[in-house]
Amino acid sequence: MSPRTPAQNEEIRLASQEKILRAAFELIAQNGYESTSIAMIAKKAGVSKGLLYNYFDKKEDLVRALLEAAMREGDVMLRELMDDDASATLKNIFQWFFREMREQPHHWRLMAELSLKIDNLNIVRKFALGKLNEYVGLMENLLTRLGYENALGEARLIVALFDGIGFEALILKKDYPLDEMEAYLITKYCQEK
Amino acid sequence: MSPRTPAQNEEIRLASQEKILRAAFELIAQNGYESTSIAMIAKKAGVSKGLLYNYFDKKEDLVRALLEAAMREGDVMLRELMDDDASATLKNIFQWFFREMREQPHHWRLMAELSLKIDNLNIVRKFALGKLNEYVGLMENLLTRLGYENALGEARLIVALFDGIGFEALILKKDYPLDEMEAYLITKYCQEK
Amino acid sequence: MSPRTPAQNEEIRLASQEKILRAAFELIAQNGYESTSIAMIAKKAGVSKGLLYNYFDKKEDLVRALLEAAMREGDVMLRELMDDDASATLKNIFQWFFREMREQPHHWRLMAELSLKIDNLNIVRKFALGKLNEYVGLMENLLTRLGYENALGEARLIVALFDGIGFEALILKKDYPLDEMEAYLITKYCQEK
Amino acid sequence: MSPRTPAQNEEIRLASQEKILRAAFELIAQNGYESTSIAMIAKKAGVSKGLLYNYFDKKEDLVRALLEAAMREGDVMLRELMDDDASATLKNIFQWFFREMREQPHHWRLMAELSLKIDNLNIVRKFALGKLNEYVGLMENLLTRLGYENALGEARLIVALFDGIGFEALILKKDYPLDEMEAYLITKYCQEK
DNA sequence: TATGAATGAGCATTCATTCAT
DNA sequence: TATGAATGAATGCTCATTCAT
Repeated sequence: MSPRTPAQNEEIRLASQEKILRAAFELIAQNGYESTSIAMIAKKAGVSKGLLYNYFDKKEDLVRALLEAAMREGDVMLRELMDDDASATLKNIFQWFFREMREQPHHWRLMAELSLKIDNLNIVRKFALGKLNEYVGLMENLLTRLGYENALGEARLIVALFDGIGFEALILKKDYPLDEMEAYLITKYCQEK
Repeated sequence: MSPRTPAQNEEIRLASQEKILRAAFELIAQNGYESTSIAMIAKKAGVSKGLLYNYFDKKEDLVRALLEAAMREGDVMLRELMDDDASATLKNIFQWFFREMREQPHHWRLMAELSLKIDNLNIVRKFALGKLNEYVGLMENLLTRLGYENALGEARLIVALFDGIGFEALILKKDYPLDEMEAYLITKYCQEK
Repeated sequence: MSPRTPAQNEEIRLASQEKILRAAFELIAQNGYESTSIAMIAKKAGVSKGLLYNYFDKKEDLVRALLEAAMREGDVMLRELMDDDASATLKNIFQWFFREMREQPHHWRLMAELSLKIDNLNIVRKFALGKLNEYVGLMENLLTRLGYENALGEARLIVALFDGIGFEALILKKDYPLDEMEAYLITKYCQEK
Repeated sequence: MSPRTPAQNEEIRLASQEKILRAAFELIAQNGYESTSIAMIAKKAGVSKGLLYNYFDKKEDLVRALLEAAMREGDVMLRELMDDDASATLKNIFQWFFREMREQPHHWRLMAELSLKIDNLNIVRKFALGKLNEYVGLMENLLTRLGYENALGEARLIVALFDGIGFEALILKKDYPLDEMEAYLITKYCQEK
């Protein structure tokens, strides 16, 4: 009889958003942004198309929310990989990256897909620029502590390497030699001396 | 008035296809696959939509032809960069790559866009796999001659680096430090005493 | 906590309806019927969409209530303009009409908009017919007292004139010569020797 | 085998546009702009929704074309009503107007409907302003020749009268005394000694 | 070989209306 | 009485594709 309390509503809202975001993530990661229709997302989420627009004003907003969530997760991960020892941290990062490539190739697919849409989806650009600089900075710090002369150059190289490997693995899938690359990189960067 | 000879017809066919492919290339490279309509391509090519469907059964087929042509061009380029001196060849390749990134960023955009798009099509995967192996092989040969111990690993690394730099430069555009990267890579790989 | 008395409930009901009608009036007068959503009305009225449907079963019902209220207001106005002197009354009416056109053009917009909208609904037609006859009758009475021969014809003419001026002023807004028209009509109808 | 000639295509195009415009006119005149969907128009015209967009880029463009056609027709009519004798011309105009109101009430409905949309459909405004001034000018000329002192004022009055009668007749339909109004106006304006 | 009129499924988005609470 | 989450049909519009000529 009496209306739902604000707290109850908030809970319901969060649950619905969660369902929608999860469905959107999987579909966009699998098929790309343009090939994923609002109808598909709603269907997979088990809600009506209309409800989706209760939470996200435009299709683009869905992507923004997706990106934000993905980046937040990435940050948490990265922080957990930190170690007092620079070499150990670097190794953790390499291992984490290759594990991700194996277990969650979707994540990378989403990022790549959206990145290409930058010209059309303006939100994406800001995210990408900030994140890239953040990763390069972090890597530079590690390499400096490891005694690299041109730590910035090598940091940029490694970050680009991640992107390149991600891209190639995305396309070649099982044909890409993830194991060999991982071993080679760890040997090269973490076994100094 | 008089019927065309088979030879003339063939010539016409090739010319039409050429026009269509060039138009498609420019439009897709600039705006992406989904944002480029068949109508736009036909208009830019100066042919009718109907004619376009005479040569390519589906929009996807056009894309496949585009990819093949682009990769063929890449081969021709690569062969021209060869030099008896391994170090000089490597430098040529680096310089060519960075020049391309500066002058024809669209090319890379097209390759990335299309690769993601038809990543399900096995033809593309096999194509990409072959190309990647070819590039890695070539690079491995160069690095072996330059005395690298694990030439294969380093070759894979460099090829992935190309992809990664291409990807990042595509996103960051003017914000990406192409010059610094080029200098750093040449110093690192081509100045070995 | 304690249950509301029936009288209190009735009071609350009336207050809510009043809020809703006022909000609907302003929004529809400004933006038109189709461009005004139930959500907008509920928001402006400070009530929930659900409550709105407690009082009005359909959007159309809201409109009907609006029309009735507007016409009731018109009646009250008209009565206040009456004067023992027919010429003075006529002048009052002209002046009131032009003042309304200047200060509340939205009112007219609403009436015109809604009249066209539900022109199929017989209720509205009967309503409008009654009103028109009432106005014509009143005007005929005035003109008879002023000595017009065909008072009925001239009364119909003047009432149609009001509608026509209202319509044109609605469209031309600042471009419509309200002042000249007012002066001309008063001179023509109220300065008779 | 050989493609259609440009002339053939033009003919086909004109026929299709004609069908679409006719359907749009009838539906919009009957139900109003917002209540007439593109789908309804296409269905009534017997063409696909897609084809409609081959000829009109937006729904608004359809209205523009409709207005233009209606106004062109109106102009032709008016010119035919002209007579060397001002009084005869005026009578012709009155008679034509009332005949139209009886036989083609849709025309008026369309104009009224669209006029109210002026704020949203910008095209309409220009048309309305120009046309109104044109009609007032024409009427002023006639009345001047008939010896009216304030011909401009009376011209404005008559034009507004047309609009007012049109509006009221639109709503009251058969209940509006078109015959009496016609007789009264002709007596009043055209029987001057 | 070549044209472009025509199709229709599909898309993002809106909104009146319902209903569990 | 009151809420707002949820629905789903409808809308304007796009576009790959077909086909008569």
